[in-house]
Amino acid sequence: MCDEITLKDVGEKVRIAGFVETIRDLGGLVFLDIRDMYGITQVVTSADTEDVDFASHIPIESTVTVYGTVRKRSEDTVNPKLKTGLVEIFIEDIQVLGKRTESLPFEVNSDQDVREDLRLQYRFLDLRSTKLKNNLVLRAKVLQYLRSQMIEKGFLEVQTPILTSSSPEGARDYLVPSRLHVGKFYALPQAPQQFKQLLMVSGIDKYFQIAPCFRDEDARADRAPGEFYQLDVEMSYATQEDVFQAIEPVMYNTFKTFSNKKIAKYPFPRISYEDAMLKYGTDKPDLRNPLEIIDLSAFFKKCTFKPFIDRTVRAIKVKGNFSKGFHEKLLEYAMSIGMGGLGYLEVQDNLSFKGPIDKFIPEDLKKELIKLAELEKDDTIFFIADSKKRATELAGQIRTELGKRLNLIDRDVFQFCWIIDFPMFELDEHGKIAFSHNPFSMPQGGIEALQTKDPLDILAYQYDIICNGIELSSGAVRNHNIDIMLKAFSMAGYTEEEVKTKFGALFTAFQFGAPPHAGIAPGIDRMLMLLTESETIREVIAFPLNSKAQDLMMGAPSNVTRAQLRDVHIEILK
RNA sequence: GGCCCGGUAGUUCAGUUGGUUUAGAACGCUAGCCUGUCACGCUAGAGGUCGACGGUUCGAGCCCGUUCCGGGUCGCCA
Repeated sequence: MCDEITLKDVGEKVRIAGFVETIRDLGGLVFLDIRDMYGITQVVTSADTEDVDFASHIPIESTVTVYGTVRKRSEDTVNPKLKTGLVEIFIEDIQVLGKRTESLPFEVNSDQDVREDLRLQYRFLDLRSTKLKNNLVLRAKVLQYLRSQMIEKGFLEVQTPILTSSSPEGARDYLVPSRLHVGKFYALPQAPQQFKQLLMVSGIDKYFQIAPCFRDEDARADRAPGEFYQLDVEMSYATQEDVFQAIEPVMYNTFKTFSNKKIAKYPFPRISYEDAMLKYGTDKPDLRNPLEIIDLSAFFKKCTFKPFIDRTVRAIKVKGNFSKGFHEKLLEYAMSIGMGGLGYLEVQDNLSFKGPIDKFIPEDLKKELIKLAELEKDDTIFFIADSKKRATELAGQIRTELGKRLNLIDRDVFQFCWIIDFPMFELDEHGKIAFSHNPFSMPQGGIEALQTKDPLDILAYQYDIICNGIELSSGAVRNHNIDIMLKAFSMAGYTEEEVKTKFGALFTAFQFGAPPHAGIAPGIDRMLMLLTESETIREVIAFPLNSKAQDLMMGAPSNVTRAQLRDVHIEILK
């Protein structure tokens, strides 16, 4: 193998095989770098004209095998960048095993950025690069490590079906037509959610699976289209705290083992959904960004600035004053996300203000503002005013943008946190009560809460784990009690009949003595994305679909024959 | 589906308020020279429907319209 040859092999006859990475033809002799899975070894021809001519005309990226003698390099020719840089192989025989006959669509293993769709079309070439190959190696190691940790903790790996039934909640399903049953369809699982809950009813107690999940939704930089993998976990008789105790060390150990970055806080801080929305304007905050949002709605009720009165006003305090250009750029960004403007104040020497909305704040209230926002000399404070929902979200975006522009993000750290106490219900676009997340979560306070509280005030035992602003997982204590389930569903407008038909298996199973249970399902691709500092999730997947859910290399999705369609009773219209 | 950015050589990009017969650079490719390179070097060469269609103009890579394709983002999505 190309990384194994060392000084101890000097004088030995060896045979290696690999890809030709580069050829350096010096006229009288030729150097070739041979690359395989494990490393690079330099081989060198004799001065024989025939050898030189043959070697210098091998198309790079062809596969070759080389037989020859290992030689020690002289002092002045060692290459400290190569693991095998102290030696080289003197070629006695070189054969081309697989000649490259097509021209390369891009340079393999080069630092140059290449259009991603081209790279995906020739993924087999792209995977030859050190970076992607290392990502695959790391992925294999992480998978093995996760598995061994779960087994050590007493979890049992169970494989659940890929061909299953369509589930009406959540994402769009990938459907598979049935041949034996006319007009019926299987669906690929969006997650093994119902199966893992059924396993709890089966008494499996502690389940895990490196589970493939399929969703027919649009891609994002951190969201693989089509399919992705989760470390799917479920535990019987477990509380929210038990799940945290089980999973937190797994995440910590994995990130500790496979990265040199610091992990900011352990155990991971816990932030309620409400706090997160207020302080960070999102339920997946990047805590590497030190900025926090404060609410000044009450204060601005007392001021004369029309656009702020009777609105939700959020503010972000930043150290330092900034140039006009900076404010203009930031305003440009604010407009681009749909804001009408971006007010700010700069704190002056004598703790007076300078800035576009200074004149709207009565003198006698300025002291109060300074106290409220804990302002000091040279601070700048930005204001975001809108409806509560919009102000919250916009403030979150401004916070992120400020963090980016002011370079406040520490890149050498993983900042984990739990987001807890998600609301059980929210209002949908028609103003109706709807489940805000997973309908199978247990409401905090149980049936009593459902019966007595304002639905919008009811919290769920629903939690997310976030790292550097990326949602790694959500999970929940499940609702295993039929009465509570029916009540919750009825509040969201479902009849008992609908629950029975849509979630029949679970509904039935829960009538046979279900243990209380809870679980979580961290996304493995996202973990790897963080560990490898990849720009997109596609960098850590061997053969990812592109953002339109196509495989340009294999040509998927593709047409199928009429006969195949007839088998599954499908006719393509139009 | 909405919004933003982009499409010029095999690849990555530059291209001035619209103006010089022949649209440039780097890397890659081809040929030649070179015995210690490792981002080898040097010389020469090939390589372009400037995404497509239409318009404005004496003149369009550049301006306008339409459309196709790609990326990001919101919608959507644990």
